[in-house]
Order: sequence, then structure tokens, then C-alpha cells
Amino acid sequence: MKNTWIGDVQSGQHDNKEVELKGWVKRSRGSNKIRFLVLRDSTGTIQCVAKRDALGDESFEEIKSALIESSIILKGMVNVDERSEGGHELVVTSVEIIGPVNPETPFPITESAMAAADGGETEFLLDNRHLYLRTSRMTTMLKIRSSVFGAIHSYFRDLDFLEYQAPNFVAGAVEGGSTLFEVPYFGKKAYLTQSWQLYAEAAMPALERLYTIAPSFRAEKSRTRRHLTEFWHAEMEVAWATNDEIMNHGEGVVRHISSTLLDERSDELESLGRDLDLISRFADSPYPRMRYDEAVETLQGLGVEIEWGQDLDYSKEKVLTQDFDVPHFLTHYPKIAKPFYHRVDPDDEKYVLCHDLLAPEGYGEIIGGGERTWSEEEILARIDEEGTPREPYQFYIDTRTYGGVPHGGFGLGVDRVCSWLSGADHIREVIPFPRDSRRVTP
RNA sequence: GCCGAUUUAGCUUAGCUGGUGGAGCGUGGGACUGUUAAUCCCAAGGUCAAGGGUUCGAACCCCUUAAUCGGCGCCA
Repeated sequence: MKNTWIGDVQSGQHDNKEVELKGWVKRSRGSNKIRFLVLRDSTGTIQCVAKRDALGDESFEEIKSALIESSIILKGMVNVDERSEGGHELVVTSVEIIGPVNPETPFPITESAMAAADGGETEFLLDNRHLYLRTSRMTTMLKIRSSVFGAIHSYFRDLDFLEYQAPNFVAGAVEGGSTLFEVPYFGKKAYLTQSWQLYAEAAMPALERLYTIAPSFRAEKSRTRRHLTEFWHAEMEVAWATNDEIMNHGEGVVRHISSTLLDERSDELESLGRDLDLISRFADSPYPRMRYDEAVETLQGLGVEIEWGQDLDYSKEKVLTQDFDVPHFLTHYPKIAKPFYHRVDPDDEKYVLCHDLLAPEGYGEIIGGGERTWSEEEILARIDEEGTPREPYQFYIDTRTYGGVPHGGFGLGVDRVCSWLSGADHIREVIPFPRDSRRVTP
């Protein structure tokens, strides 16, 4: 165990006291008589000063030999000193190298590699992801990610939602069949799940308010800054709810995530160059709602070529969201653009009761959801109309056969939210080991 | 799947109309008692992605292949 954290030292909790610091060498510089070693742990960094006179030749040579990313235990006195970054420094009295780094195989990630990564990750950094994780940029992203996950859990749990788990091996598709990963399953075929939704609908009559955060898999060869083949999907399902009520939750959770980040991660957001006033607007301002038809008219007004009935692809979302300063909902898409489980609008059968939440700054879709087709008669009609086989969905149809009720839910791309709120250049930057169509390693 | 681009030392890169590949970081050695990505000196480290072609001569021109990057479609 360790009992002294660098973050606490930097906040003044150990001034003028003797402490033992355990961490990794971030940087080392100095002369043959004095060394400045910057030590890093999960809570921060601190400059440690070692003088040959005070320390003795043996320990001084040892501290000199500690290459970058060696793990090390240092004892010493905490001094308040404005010459040191963070205002504190450790005057070293003893040195113990725990995990030395061999000079023949120095830590491969250098300043130049990091500088190049600022405008997007290089192949080298992706190949060395296991080591890149411990750099300040990735550490920052992972801390933000942790807070986003925590905020999603607390939003739903505070509202008495129950966390519920669905299988990851499934037999049928939620989205189009071409995007399923097929896996051999004892002589049969199975697929990796694309969504928790269908299995959540089965539990809806039991739990009524349920949610999850789980991985979903899509075999899309998308090469964009918003796509992964394995991504973390926050999904919820509520009985007796309308499209508007589901949207209230979508807005609620994104606002809660934003305010949680402001509480817990404002330093990290600022270090990424994020404007905190902007994040405050995501936390405080209402999210406007616009029907699909209005969006099409707006786009046509801007000279974008689009026909009614087309789904809105990213190029159109981007045009639409560029001037927004808060997320917007798009609702009531044409039936022909959406799969069978979306409920047809009883007021106008051309549309379905659905919504997408588009993040501003040109980011695009972060939530997709809506009311579900809930009567047995309608679900069978919609499945047949689409030409989807009934057989893999028999369990799903049964949920309507026995006491179907109006209900709905949404799926939120957690990695997308992390990427958007942190201002990352690419979704890969916010997940520790990104998976895309060309990479499953390390 | 389609379109565009890239590939030079461990990393980041320079390399002109084709004429014996330079640097910074990192590593090793040396100097320096307050450095902030320390600085200064020295050294090691390259079949220029792979294969083929044109040429007296190719990192550079042409062809093939591979890997990677960016964008599109699709979506969270």
C-alpha cells in the first residue's frame, strides 16, 4: 500500500513533513551534483530534488540511473518552493528503485511522439497503447471517462432505475443484419450483440424502469472519428412512457453528465483546452426539439440537397449542428428510414415516434431512441413489412402477446459523449484500447 | 466497398530539376550546485515499407503489393 499521494502533497497537506512517495519517473534533469526528478502518480506530479552532498554518492548515482518510467520510492521532506511546478517539492533523503528501466530498451514514447499525437494519434502510439495510457493526455481522458460512467449510473439510480444485464451472445439483429459480428457457437452461429434493447424490453414488464452500461458491437467498416466496432452503450427502457418522456431522460442524463464533469473534472477539461462556459450551457440550457420535417426544410433552406424520407447522414447532421450551442433533438423521422421496433405515429402514419439527440459543435448523434411498437398486431405487421424473419424475434413478439404496454427507451454512445465533451479529435482518444475495423491489438 | 493521401534511425522529421541521406528527441560518455521538454560537447544508431522497372546513376521517376492515415455510406 501507499499512504501519501502526490495530489495531497501539492495541495499542502504535508508541508514541512517527512513523507514517502511511490510513483514513476516522468522526467529527470540536472547536473552531476544536483538532480531534479519529476515523479508522477495517479493524482499528480511533483519535482523531487536530490543533492549529491546531502544524499551521498551511492544514492545519488542510483537516482541518476532512474530512466523515464522507472518505478521508484523516494523519502524526503516536503518543502514549499515556488520554483517548483505546483508550489511544492520533495527534498530527497532516500531512494529505492523498484522497477528499473533498461537503457537498451528505454521508454519508447518520447516528447516528439506525444507532440505528433496532439493532432490525432499516430500508428506508433496506437501500437504502444498499453504504454501510452500512462501519459498525461490519456490519463486525463480516462479520468473524464470514469466521471461520465459514474454520472450515468447516478442519474438512473437516483431515479430508482434498476440496472439490468442482457446477453452478449445473441441470435438476431437489432439494426441491419450486415453489421453483426458472427461467432462460431458449438457448431451453430451466434452473433455479438448490437444492443441491449430487445432483451431489456423482455424485462420491462418486470422492472418497469431499467438501464445498463454495456459494450455493443457493430461490424461496420466505418472509418470516421465517431465509430468503433466495440463501444460502450448506455441504454434505458421505461414502461408506460411516451417519446417526450423518454427525451426528458435523454436530456436529463446528458445535462447530469455535463454538470458532473464541471464538478469533478474541470481541471482536466481546462487542460484539454475546453471552454467551461460552454459545458455549463450543456448542463443548464434546455435542449430544443425539432421535427424531422423542420430539419429537412432548414437544410433545404441552406442549399443542402436532401429529399424527404432520406435518413440524415453525418454530413447533414454536421451542417445542422454547427451553429447550435446546446444539443438538439430531432423527432418524428419517416417510417421508411427506421427499423420495425419504432412505433408508428398514430396521428400520421408516415412517421415514427422516435428521436435522435445531436451534439453541437458539428459533433452529431449521441442518442437514438423512441417509443416501441408495442401491440402484437402492429409488431407482426412491421416485421413482415420489412421482410425481417419472425423466428429469431419470437421471444420479442411474446413480450407483446402477454400484456404489452406502451414503452420506450434510448441508447447513448458513452464513448461519443466522452469524445464530444472532452473535445477529442477522435473517439479512439477516450477509450483505453480502441477497436476498429483494422485494429484489435494491443 | 468507394475516393484521396502517406510510408526515410526507437520516435518526430529535412532531403531542391535524379548525382555518396541531415537534424531534434531518446540512449551511452563528458561538463555544469536550482533545473522547468534544462543547457553545452562527443558517440553509437539508416539494405530510405517490400518487390520489380527506367537510367551511367534512384529516397526522388514508373508499375505491383502491403500497412497506415483522412473522408464517404451506415450508425451510438
